[in-house]
Amino acid sequence: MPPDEEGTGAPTAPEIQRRVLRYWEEHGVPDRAYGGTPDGPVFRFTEGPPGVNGPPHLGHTEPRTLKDVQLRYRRMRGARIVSAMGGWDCHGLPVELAIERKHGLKSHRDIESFGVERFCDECRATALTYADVWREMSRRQGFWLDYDHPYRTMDAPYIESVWWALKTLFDRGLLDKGHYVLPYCPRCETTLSSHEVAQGYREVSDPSVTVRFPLEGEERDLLAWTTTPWTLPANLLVVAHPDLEYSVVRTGDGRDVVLATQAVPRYFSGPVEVVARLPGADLAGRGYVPPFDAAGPGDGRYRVVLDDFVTAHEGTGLVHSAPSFGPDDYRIGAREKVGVFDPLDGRGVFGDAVPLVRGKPFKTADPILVADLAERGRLFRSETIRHTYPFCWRCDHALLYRAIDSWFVRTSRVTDALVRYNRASRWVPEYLRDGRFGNFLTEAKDWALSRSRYWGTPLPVWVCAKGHATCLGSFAELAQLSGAPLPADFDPHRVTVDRVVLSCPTCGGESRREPYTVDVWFDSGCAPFAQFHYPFEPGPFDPAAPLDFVSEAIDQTRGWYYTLLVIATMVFDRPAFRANLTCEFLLEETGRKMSKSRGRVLEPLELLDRIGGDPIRWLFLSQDFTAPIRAGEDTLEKSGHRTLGALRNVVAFHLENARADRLPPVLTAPTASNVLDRWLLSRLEGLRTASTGAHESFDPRPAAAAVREFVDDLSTWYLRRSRPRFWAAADRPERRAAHATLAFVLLELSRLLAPLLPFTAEWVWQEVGERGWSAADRSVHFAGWPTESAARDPALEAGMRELRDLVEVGRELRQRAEVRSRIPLAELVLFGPASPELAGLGTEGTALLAEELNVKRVVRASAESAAGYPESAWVVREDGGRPVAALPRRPSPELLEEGWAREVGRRLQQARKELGLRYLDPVAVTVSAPEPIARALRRRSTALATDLLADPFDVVETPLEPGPDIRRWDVDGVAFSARIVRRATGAAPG
RNA sequence: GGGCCCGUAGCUUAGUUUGGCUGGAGCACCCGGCUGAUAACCGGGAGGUCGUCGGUUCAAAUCCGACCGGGCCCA
Repeated sequence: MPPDEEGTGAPTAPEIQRRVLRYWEEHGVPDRAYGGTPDGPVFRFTEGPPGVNGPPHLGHTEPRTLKDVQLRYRRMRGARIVSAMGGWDCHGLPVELAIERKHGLKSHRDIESFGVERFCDECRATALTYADVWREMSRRQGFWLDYDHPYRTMDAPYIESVWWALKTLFDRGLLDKGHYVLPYCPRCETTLSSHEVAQGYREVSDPSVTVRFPLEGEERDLLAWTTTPWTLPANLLVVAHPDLEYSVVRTGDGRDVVLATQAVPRYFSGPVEVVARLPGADLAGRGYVPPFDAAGPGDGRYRVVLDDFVTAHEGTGLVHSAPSFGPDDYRIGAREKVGVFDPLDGRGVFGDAVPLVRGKPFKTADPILVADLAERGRLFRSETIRHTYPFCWRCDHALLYRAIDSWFVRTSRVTDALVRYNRASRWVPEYLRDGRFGNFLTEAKDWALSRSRYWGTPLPVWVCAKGHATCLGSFAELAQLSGAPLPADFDPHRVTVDRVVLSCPTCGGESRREPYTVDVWFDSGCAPFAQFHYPFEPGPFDPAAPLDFVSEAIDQTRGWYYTLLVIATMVFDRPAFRANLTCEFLLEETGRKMSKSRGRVLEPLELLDRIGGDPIRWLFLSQDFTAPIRAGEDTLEKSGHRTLGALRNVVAFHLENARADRLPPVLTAPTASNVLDRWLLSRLEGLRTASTGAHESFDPRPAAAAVREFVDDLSTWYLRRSRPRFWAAADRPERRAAHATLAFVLLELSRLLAPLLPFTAEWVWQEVGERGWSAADRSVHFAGWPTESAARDPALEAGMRELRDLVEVGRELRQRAEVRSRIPLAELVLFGPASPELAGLGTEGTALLAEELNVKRVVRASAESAAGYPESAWVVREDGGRPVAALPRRPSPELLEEGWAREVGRRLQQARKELGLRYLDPVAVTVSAPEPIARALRRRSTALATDLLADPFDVVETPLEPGPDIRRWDVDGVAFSARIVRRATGAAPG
């Protein structure tokens, strides 16, 4: 620190950060760091690629902190990181939606008349809009990944690797086409995967209608309940449970109704006339008149069938079934061979089959259909209910479930392997593995992979008129089968690829591409190998090796973690990763999820600048990130005050101290003899062990906790008690020892901090080390992880703990005796023999205790009783009836006088500080005090004059002339005053 | 509707696996002390229906059940 900044204290976290960033960037430190040691042991990692057509929020810094901690640790252990590439997820609906909004496009037809090629071009141009903001956020939080060479899921080589994976699945019979009921967004005109659906459930009001289904040739109506009247035109069956009991209830209007006995109270209050009771099985096969004559006749339609999925917990215990619009309906329809009838077009609009609502979107048809039923006497009851219903997570349009063609990854065929390979992974926190994630695996449904969209990896499947499907696994195959070479700048997106017509390898006929793109989650699941263009180019990807480590937030249990595992299992037949570290979400102060759509957002760039990357990293590391963390401005600003602030001040103290006397850096462990030095070195070794263990087990929490305790001990005990040694002359051995210990410990500490707090650690390393800020390879991040810092001495640590407990006891006694600490007392009495650990601290330990408590000596007394220590003269601390320690109630006159001198001296020092005087500014002092104090001051005037740099130092008993340079004090009822005048500078100090 | 996690002082939380001393700490607050590194530190104080109810037990924050509330996941 330059001399003119002497005494200004420690720099703030943002100041340190700016200094460190400047050093890193001037010397190209991160560029050299990313990949780790080129010939070191391989540590496999892949960054889960974020979509960056929108800005990040502060929550995104949480898992990135966790990733960075582990990667920094591995680099310091000499690992080669495969790979440290940043990555961007480029495809998918979020990007498409931005373009649709920009041009007011509302449907597939709109996009196609706009031009698919132009549409994709705009998507490509938009996909990385916020990449620079994400990069800047990474820079400011000290998140080291190589963003100069990121992988991008829209690049041709990446897509070719994805094709290779799809082809591998296809060849193994794990990728094929099916017709199933899937969630479908009529606005986006595509199917969605179940995890996308899960993001969009909302509470809404819907019609709740109970409809009469007249039984053929009977004066009875079946009652069936639905919240989706728009599915009634597609009704083909009514389903009953074979074992439920049904009642025929007389209604008085001439037509009896049939419903589950359990459901009767829901529909009738008071006594009802039950005409008959029968099991559901008896209803099987009876024909009924459908509510609308839309589907037309067909074998087996409009009759009652049986299935176990029916319950009587809600509705009537009879279920109206439209096989095109529900998974169970579809299954039953297929079993009963009644076919599928879907009156809606791709946008969810009714066609000619239902004239009543022709041209109406499905939801708006509800009231029209219900009114018509009522008019025809088919409506038994009509109400409105609140329930949850799925909406499109991106465009907010109501979804529907419908039977539709789709390509599937047959994950359900490899459930056992998924479970087995998941069990081979370590999860932090552990319970996620077999809990949330494991449960999901055992129920794994086939993965609906295809999307009827435009901006994505095109499904590389071509089908000929005879239905022969050909899956391509490379661009070379495409060129070969199409009979034409590909252009040098071939871009494998829609239009380009759609234009290619192949000749079917089976029959030679014309083969056209299936007009789908692939779920973006398949793209990102391929990242571990597609980032290297595997298997088309040589690279470090090893098909047999799982990743060593991944880390993301909790939402990825159903997202990226899942697709990584599916692809690792199906393509490479191995686990996806060895270890996984998962954090919960960062919540707003109110406990709600961070979201741009709701009110005020904590803006990450601004916060990282104003508060600093390290304090924000510390917020995540010092709390339990496996639970949701709530953060507001306040929390953020306070984060790191305690530990980081204390540490910065210890370093500032050290620097001031070392530089004042030009003491050298200390690079190797000093041989310590002083008990405090030995203790601190032992604590340092404890910290090193704890940190190493934590990082090796992929959980940084214990490392952060150990750092907090260590810094606390360093600041509030080691430094506090070592201060007299630091103030000794520069050539004194005790000063040298204290300096050597603190210098070494800080340097070593900075290496242990480097993974957690990269900026602070760098600052400490550069400032305390030997050649500050000088070259790229001088960064703490290249300094390696310490192997052994010093010798561990558990007995010494235990003894010191005991001693510090005794300090607390002593303070309590002083408080009770009402004798302030500055006034020395004759002795501290400890009862009973010292424990071996405490005794092990020897006379140094006793001296520490005496100095800290300002007593002249520490003596031991028999543990039996405090009989010799009457209450009139002693305060005694007892524990469980046995005496522990005792202190005299009053000081002797001599001690009192000594205390007063110290009191006055301290006040004068305080005054110097308040007057803005520097350490070496000489002053002239006149003190006025009443007799006993004046005498005490005169006796010690030489020492006081030296301490205060005062010449002359006069003591008078007469009052001082009033004036602006007079200070007055009143301590315990005794008044004294002083005049302190700064002398002309240039005079020799001391 | 089902699953997972959670509920302890105004706030942040330890303790719950394996029941056992007076439920421990930090921030904030009040009183006092200490301080020429510190946004600190030290002593004392005040602040707790350990979400609610019931059960098991000599003994429950801890184990069991039900319920209430929050978050996430699934439907």
